[in-house]
Amino acid sequence: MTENYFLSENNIPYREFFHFGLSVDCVIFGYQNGQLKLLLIKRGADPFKGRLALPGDLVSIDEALDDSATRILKHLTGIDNIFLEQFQTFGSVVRHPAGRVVSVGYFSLVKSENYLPIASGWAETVDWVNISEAQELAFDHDEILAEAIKTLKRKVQTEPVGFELLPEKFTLAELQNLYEQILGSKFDKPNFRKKIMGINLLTPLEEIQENVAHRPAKLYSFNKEEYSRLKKKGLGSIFQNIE
Amino acid sequence: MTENYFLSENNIPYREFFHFGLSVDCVIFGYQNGQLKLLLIKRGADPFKGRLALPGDLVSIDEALDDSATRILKHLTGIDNIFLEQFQTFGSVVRHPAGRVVSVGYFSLVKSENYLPIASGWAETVDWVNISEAQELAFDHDEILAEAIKTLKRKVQTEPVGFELLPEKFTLAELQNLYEQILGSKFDKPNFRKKIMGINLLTPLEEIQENVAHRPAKLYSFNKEEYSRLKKKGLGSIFQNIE
DNA sequence: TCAAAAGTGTTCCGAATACACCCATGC
DNA sequence: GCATGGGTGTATTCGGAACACTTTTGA
Repeated sequence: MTENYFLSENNIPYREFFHFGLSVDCVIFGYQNGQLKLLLIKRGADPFKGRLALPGDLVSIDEALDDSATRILKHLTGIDNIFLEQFQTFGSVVRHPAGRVVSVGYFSLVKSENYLPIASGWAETVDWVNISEAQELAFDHDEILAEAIKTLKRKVQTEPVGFELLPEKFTLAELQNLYEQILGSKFDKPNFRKKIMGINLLTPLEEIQENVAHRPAKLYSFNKEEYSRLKKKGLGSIFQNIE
Repeated sequence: MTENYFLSENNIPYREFFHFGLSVDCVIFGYQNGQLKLLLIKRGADPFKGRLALPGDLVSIDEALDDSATRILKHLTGIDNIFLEQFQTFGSVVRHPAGRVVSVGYFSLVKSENYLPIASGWAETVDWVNISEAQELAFDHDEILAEAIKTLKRKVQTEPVGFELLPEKFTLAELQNLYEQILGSKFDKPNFRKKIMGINLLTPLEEIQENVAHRPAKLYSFNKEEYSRLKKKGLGSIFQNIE
C-alpha cells in the first residue's frame, strides 16, 4: 500500500513526505486516599533517561491509533482493559530529539487501587504520583498534561465522572471530595447532596462506614444504566430544546 | 535532527519508524442566506479525482501542525487570516491509498460572504455547499465532517457563536435562526431574546431593516470585548463554585 | 459530654418556560 | 384592512445558593 505513483502537486512522490514518526502519550488519572493521581513512568532509556514521563511510545506502521494506545499502555505499565480516549494532538516541529514525531494524547480515568502498574519495556519504574508532583516531565509532557487536565475539568462539567475513579462502594463525602479535587474548588455539602441525588445516579446501599470517630456515613454505588445513559446524553444545555 | 543513534527497545533505530504521512483536513463552516454552509473542493488529482473533499493536504516535515493547516487552506482556497482550531485526529490504517497517512482535523467558522474561495493547487473547484449536500466525500471525510459537526454543537452550548458567522449587522431573528440551524431545533422567540440580551453580548444599532413586508427589525452587532471574554470564560457550569 | 462529620429542612432569588398580546410595514 | 414577522410583558415553575439545624458515632 506504499506504492509511490501518486504525485503531490510539485511532482514529488507522496512517499517523500512519509518521514514522520507518530507516537501516543497516555494521561491516566487515578484516585486514592482522597488524592487525584497520575500514572507516570521513569524513563530507562534515552532520550530523557531518568526523567518522569507519561507512558507513551511510537506507533507501528500497521496499527490503528486507538489500538496503539492500548498496546503501549499495557506494554509499559501492565494496565489493560481500560477505556482510552483521544483528546489532542501535539505537532510542533522540535518535540522529539530523534526527528519529527507527532504525538497523539490519550486520557483515561481508573481506580488506581485496581491497577497496580508493573514496569516493563524501557520503563524503569511506574508509579501513581500525586498530581501536584507531576512536574518537569520529559519531552513536552508538561504541556500535554496541562491540556489533559483542561479536558478533565470540562468533562466533569458536562458528564458524570466518578464511576471510573471511586471504589465500588463510597460515601457522598468521597464523591464530593473527588469533584473538589478535580475542579480545585469547594462545594456546599447540602446542595451537593441534593444535586447529585436529584439525578437518579446513585444507588443507596444497606451498608455504612465502620470504625470512624463520628456518625458513620451511608455507602452508595453507581447506577450503571443511568450512568452510561448520562455519559452519552450529557448533563445540561444552555439553550432550551423545543420539539 | 534525524540522527539515528537512539534505539527503540527492540534495537531498531528510531528512523525505521519514521514512515508515516501526516495530513491536515479543514472543516470550514460558513453561513449565508439562512443556511449553514461548508467549504468543499472538487479534487483535480488522484486519488478520488472528481470527488468532493475537505480542503486538506500533506504536512511538510519542518512545519508545525497549526501552521500547516493555515498554509494548506490558503493554498487550496485562497482563504487566509482565519482562526483554525484542531478538533480530532483520524488514524485508522487504511484511510489513504498512498500509504499510512494520519490526518489531523481542523475546523473554523467564517462569514462565507467575506471569503470567496479561489481554487488552486490540485483543487479543481472550491465552493460553499449546503451542509445537507455534503455527502459521499473523498477518503474518510464523511466521518471527519460528522465529528466536526458534533464539536460545533458542543461549542454552541458552552461558548458564544455567531460573531464569526454573521455579517457585521444582523437581526435577532437571524441569530436565532443560526442557532436553530446548528442545533437542529426550534426556540421560543421571546425567551431566546431575553436570554441573549441578558448577557451583555449584543450592541443595538440605530439602524433597522429596509424593504421588508412587515415591521422592520432592529439591527445589532456583537460587543467584541464581551464576546471574547465569554469565549474564554464559557457560558455556564453544572456545579457551583465556592472559593 | 464533647468533637467531628453525617445528614435534613427552609428560605430566598433568579433563570427557564409558556404563553398572550401589541406593533410596524408593504400590499 | 390584513397578512407577516418584529417585539414586549407576565404568571408560573424550577433549580441554585445560603445557611441553620439535628443526628449519630467514638473517645
